[in-house]
Amino acid sequence: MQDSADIGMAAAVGPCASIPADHMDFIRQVLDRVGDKWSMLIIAVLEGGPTRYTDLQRQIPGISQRMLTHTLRQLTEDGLITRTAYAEVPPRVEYALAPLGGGLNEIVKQLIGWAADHHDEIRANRSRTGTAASSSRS
Amino acid sequence: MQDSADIGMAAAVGPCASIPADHMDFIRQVLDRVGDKWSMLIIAVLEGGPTRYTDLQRQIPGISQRMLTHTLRQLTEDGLITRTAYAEVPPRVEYALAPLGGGLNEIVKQLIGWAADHHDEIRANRSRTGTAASSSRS
DNA sequence: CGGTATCCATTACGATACTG
DNA sequence: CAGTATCGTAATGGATACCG
Repeated sequence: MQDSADIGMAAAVGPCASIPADHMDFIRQVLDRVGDKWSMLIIAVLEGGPTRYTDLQRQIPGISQRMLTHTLRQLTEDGLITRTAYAEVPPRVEYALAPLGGGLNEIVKQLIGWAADHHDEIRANRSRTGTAASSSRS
Repeated sequence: MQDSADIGMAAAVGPCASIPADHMDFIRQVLDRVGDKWSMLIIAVLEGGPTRYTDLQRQIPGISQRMLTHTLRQLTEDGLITRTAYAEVPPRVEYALAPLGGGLNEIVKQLIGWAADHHDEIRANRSRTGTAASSSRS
């Protein structure tokens, strides 16, 4: 670290590296949809095949009907998943991954894999710094 | 609530895929940290090399000091990024990707690539369904 | 420069109750 | 079964002002 301290130039390392600013917008769009509390979880569960409403609710502990319905609708509107209602009694509705969501699922799987691989490491760091877990929504 | 009468075996999915439920917890932990409004963006920017506070602020349009500081601290506490303060005048602080964050960055890059690739498709779907409730923040 | 502190609006989310 | 409606709370996130 004996490098000369040319503060001005040093910071300008990103001639083209960083994000093109015009990308910022839709990156945020996608992150906003996918990065919410439940979307990725739903997508991950849907990987197991078409699933119906109540099964989703059972497989995702802690989700409320409100959020399940809401997130499901968002994902459907974005074309990430499909909704199929069978006009029978009792009513049956199945949700499945659309092709678009299937592609995203690959990435979600990796993220989940990463999470599984490093969550204890993160927790260790978090407790070392004495982080008050601010993400405690009960 | 016992589902004595199974309406259809077909719905009894879970071939093998769905999430092991014990994973659910830390998946949410990670998603909660990474899935917020700015974390991934910061990580993505940091890929371009060590960056200091004000540069981060300039490269991420729309972020407020409050959120930049807050998110930076969260990421630092989780060990995803490092913070280096140089005791000189004027004060200089540089943030950089930690090894842990570097691994995550690979996934973030893929997510950004996916977003770049499909955002117009998503937008098309979204308008087709007449989605009103969009993320109109900021 | 690199933050912190305070105030404030919006919103996400959960609980509960009700419907087709 | 698969939602919808309404409410209250808590978290998110921005603006502004101040500090080391």
